[in-house]
Amino acid sequence: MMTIDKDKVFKNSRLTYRLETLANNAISANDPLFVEKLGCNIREMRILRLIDDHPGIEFNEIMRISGLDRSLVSRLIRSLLEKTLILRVNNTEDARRYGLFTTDTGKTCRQLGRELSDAAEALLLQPLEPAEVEQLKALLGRLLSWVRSDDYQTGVQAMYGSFRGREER
Amino acid sequence: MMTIDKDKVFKNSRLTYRLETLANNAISANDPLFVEKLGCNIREMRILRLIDDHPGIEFNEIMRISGLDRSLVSRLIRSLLEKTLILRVNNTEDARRYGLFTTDTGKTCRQLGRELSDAAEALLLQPLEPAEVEQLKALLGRLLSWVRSDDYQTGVQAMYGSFRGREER
DNA sequence: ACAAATTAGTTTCAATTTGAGATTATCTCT
DNA sequence: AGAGATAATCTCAAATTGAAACTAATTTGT
Repeated sequence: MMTIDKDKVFKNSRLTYRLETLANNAISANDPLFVEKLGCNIREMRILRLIDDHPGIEFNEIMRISGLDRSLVSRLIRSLLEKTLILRVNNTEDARRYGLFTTDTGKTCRQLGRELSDAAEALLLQPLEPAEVEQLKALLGRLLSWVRSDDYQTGVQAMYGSFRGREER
Repeated sequence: MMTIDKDKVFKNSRLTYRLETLANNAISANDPLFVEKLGCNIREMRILRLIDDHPGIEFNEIMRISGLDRSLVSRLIRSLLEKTLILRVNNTEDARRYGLFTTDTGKTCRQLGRELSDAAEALLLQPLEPAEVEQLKALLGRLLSWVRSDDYQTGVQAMYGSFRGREER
């Protein structure tokens, strides 16, 4: 019966794999905590935070910034409205639009969420030195803006072109 | 009409968020490429790689190392078998078990996958210096083994206990 | 002025993904 | 042989998804 060293396998792994695994682990540890303590999941909290930081923000801005799908954003907003964490104020100039604001309950929830996130992040980053945390954040930030850039997309397209499949289809 | 700077919002964001977004972006760029060029998705490729690196590996080991759910691993293996990328050899001592090996097609596929991954990773990491790439890999590696450790789980449990929710339920 | 086209946001629906638990098959122990 | 444990598969119901249809309001073109 062979026993393979998990860490060793991991050491040879791809960066995307590392990122994904780490993200999944961290999130699956935290999300239930948010749901239990605050009644909303991490994604709802992110939208709430966005609204709290940008009072009056509109649907399309939330969509643009969060990068989430239209239907999804719509559902998340509805959910937050149903929980009375946010408030909707129709735009007087264009009745299709509306601005969003956090209610008092929403502000409290957001504040609790912040404390929870702080605790969760502190725990996650416990093994790193402060300087290393900064390094990590900076590196991830650079990669993210690269990945979101047009040049990256062009690169991906070029890759598509340059590979020949296992067999012609 | 307000216009919010996406990058600025991102700079204030949580680490888990950065990780998740980056992972999602990188994966959604690469996965279709794998499917189109090799006929299997990234997760199937990971299992294939595991099998190719550890000929004769058994189901439960794949489950343990990949960290994936039982049903999911079962499905992935079936899928790889159907594509004749792997081969199943029943264990002579225990008929419930079996070992897995890559077929020639599987080896070719894995090799192509490797080239594809290399290209994809090179593109992803283009904005970083080699030394920075190493730093990033090391930092992620340390975090991952922390997140998978019992101590981390204990920490999460402690967090659960120490927070009071918005209201009693 | 008014029909056509566009835009904002919501809702529906069908396809996919998921994982818990039932199931099958085998093995071990007494 | 029977009871219970174990390995892997399969089933099914619930959740998630995003494309497309839809509603409502606005703008454009004639």
